[in-house]
Amino acid sequence: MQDIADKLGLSKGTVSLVLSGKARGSRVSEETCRKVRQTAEEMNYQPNEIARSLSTGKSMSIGVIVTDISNEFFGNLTFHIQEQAKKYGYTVITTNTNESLEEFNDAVTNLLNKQIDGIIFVPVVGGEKVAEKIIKRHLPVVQVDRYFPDMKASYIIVDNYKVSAEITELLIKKGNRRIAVVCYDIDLNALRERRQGYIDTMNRYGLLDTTLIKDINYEDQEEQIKQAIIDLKNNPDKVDAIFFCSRRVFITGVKHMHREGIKIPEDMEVLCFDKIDSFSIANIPIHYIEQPIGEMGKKAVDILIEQINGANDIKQYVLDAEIKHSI
Amino acid sequence: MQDIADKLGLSKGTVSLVLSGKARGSRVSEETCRKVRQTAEEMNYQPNEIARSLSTGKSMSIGVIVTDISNEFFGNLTFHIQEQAKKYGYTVITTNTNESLEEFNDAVTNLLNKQIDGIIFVPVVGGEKVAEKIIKRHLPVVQVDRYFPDMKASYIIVDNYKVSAEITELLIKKGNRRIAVVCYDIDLNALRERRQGYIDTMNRYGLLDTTLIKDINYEDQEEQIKQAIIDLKNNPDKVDAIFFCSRRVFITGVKHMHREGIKIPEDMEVLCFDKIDSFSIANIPIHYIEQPIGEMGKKAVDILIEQINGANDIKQYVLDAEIKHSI
DNA sequence: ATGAAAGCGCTAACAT
DNA sequence: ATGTTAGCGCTTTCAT
Repeated sequence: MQDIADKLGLSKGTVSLVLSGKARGSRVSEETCRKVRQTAEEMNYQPNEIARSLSTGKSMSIGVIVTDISNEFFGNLTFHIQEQAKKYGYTVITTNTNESLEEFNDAVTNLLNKQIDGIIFVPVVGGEKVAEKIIKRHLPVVQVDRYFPDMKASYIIVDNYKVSAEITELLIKKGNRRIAVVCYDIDLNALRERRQGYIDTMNRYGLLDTTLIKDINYEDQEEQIKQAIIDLKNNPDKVDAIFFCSRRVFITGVKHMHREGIKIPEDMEVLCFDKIDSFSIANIPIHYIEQPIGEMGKKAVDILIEQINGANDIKQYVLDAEIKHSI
Repeated sequence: MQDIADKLGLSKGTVSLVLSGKARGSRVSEETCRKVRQTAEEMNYQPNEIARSLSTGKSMSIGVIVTDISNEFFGNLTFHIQEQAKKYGYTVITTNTNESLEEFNDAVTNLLNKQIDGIIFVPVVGGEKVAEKIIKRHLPVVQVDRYFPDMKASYIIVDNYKVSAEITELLIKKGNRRIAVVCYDIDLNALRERRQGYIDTMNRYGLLDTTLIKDINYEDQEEQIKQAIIDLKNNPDKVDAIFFCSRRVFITGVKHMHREGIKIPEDMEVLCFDKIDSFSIANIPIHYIEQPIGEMGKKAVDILIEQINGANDIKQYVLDAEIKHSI
C-alpha cells in the first residue's frame, strides 16, 4: 500500500480510502481513484486482511461448531451455512465437538481468540457454562438444531415434538396399532421431544405399551439396536411398525431387521427421523421426516449477520419439518 | 496485556514473553512468571490472535477447499483434516467450490488475503492458473483426491486405475463376463482412470464391448443413468454386472435397477466406487471400493505442516484403496 | 532479569 | 481532495 502511494506521490491514507471502497462521493477525485486502482492492479496488490481486522476490529469470519461434519445432517447444514455466509462476504471456520464438552470448550476459546465476529453452534450436553462465555463477550451467537433452554440467545430449531406426533398419528390412521420407537437415551431436548411426541400420541389413542419403547445407549448402540430389533420381533403381540429417532439408528436398525428376516413393509413398516439421500438403494417404502436443513442454515446466518450489524433482539425460530414417503 | 503489566509494575514485553511461553530457561524469573500467569488468570486475559498474527506473520490457520462438504466423501475428508489440524493447533477455514472454477478462484483469493499458512485443496477442472497463484506466493499447498499433472506441488491421491482394474478382474474371476460401467464423462483424472482401469482389464480378458460403457453427463445425470440402466437391461447379450464409478451414480443407478425390476445379485451384480455408510439398508450384496479417507486427510495435513515448518520437498503419495463386500 | 521501542499493514480521525 | 498521525494488540530486538 505504501508502495502504491510512493509510486503515485500520494499518501497511504488516500490509497487505503480508494482500495477499501470508501472513496464514495466527493472524498477522492475520480482521477486519483483510477490511478490508484490501476497501479494496485499492476503491482498485484493483495490486501492483508489480518492487518485490516486488527485495525477495524472485525475479522469478517464467523465460527461454526457442529457435532461432526462427516455426518450427513451436519455436513448439509454446514454447507448451507457456508454458502449463505459467502453471500455476505464472510468466511467460515468450522470445528467438530464430537459431542464432547471439552472439545466444545476448546472450540469456543479458539474462536473467541481468533476475534471471530459471531458463532453458530450446535449445543453439547452440559455446555451452558461454555456458551455463557460467548454471551458475556457480547458476541453475536445463534444456536442450531438444539438449544439451551435457560440461555437468552437466538436459536433456530425444528419442532421435533410436533412432527413426531404427526408421523405417529399418520401411521395409526393407516391402521397400525403396535408402533415401536427406537431412540437414543441422550439428554438432548431434540431427542427427548421426538420420543415424547410419539409417546403422547400413542397414549392419546390408548395404544401405549412400554415394551414398545427402546432406549439406546449411544456408546453401545450397535449391540443394543440389534437386541431391540430381536426383542420387537419376538414381542408376543406382533409389532406393526418401528419409528427410528435418527438417521444412524435407522440404518443400523434396518440392517438388523434384514438380518432377522423381517419383511418391510409386510411384517413391519419403518419410519425414519431424517432424510437419507440413499434411501432409494433400499427397495422398501420408508416414511421419513425431512428437516428444512437449507432454511435452518440460511436463516442462522441471516440472524447472525443481523446481530453483527447491530440488532439486539434475540430471535427464536421453530420450523416445521415435513413428513414424506420414499418409493 | 498492558493492564497486566501495569498492575504488576512490569513491561508489556515481559508479560508477552511469559504468556506466549517464551520465558524458557533463564529469561524471566520464576517469581515473575508465576505472578503474570496468576494475574492473567484473574483478569481473565484472552490473547488476541489477530494481533499476534499480524506481528508474527503466521495466522495458525489453514484453508481447505473441497467440492462440496455436504457430500459424504468430502465431508469425511474434511472431518479428518480438521481433526488432524486440531492436533497441530491449527484452525481450518473451509470453502466449497461446487466444482466451479470461479468459486475456486474466489476461495483461493480470500484465503490468501486472510494470510492463511497453507492450503489443502481438491482441484477443479481448469483451475491450474488459479493454483499457480498459491505456488507463486510460496505458500505451502497440498492437493487431495485429484491433482494437476503439470503442477509442481504435493498431492495425495488414491490409485484409481489400479483398484478399478482389480475389482473388474475380481468380478471376472468370479465368473462374470458381461460387466458394464457407468461413469461421469467429466474430465478429471480420477474419473478417467477408474474408467480406464475397467476398460484395460476387460480388454485383457477379451471381454470389452463398447455397448457396456455408459458415459453420463453430470448435469443430466438422473435421466441419463435411468436410460443407461434400461439400455443395459435390454442389451441383447445379458449383462452380468454393473460398475458404478462413484457414489451418486451408484445410488441413482441402483434405484433405477429396482424400478426396472432387475434383481440384485441374481440378475446382475453391482459394484460401487466408494463406501456408503448406509449400504446396509439395501438388503443386497455389494462389491465396493473403500478409499483410505482418514489416511488421506491426516497425511495431507502432515505434509502441509511439514512444509509450513520449512520443508521444501514436494511429496506425492498414491495410496491403495481396498476392495470390500457388504453383507 | 526486565524495560523500551519499533513495527506488522491497515484504518480513521483530524488537519490542511 | 489529500496528507498526517495515532493507534489496533502483540512480538521481538536491543538496551540496561
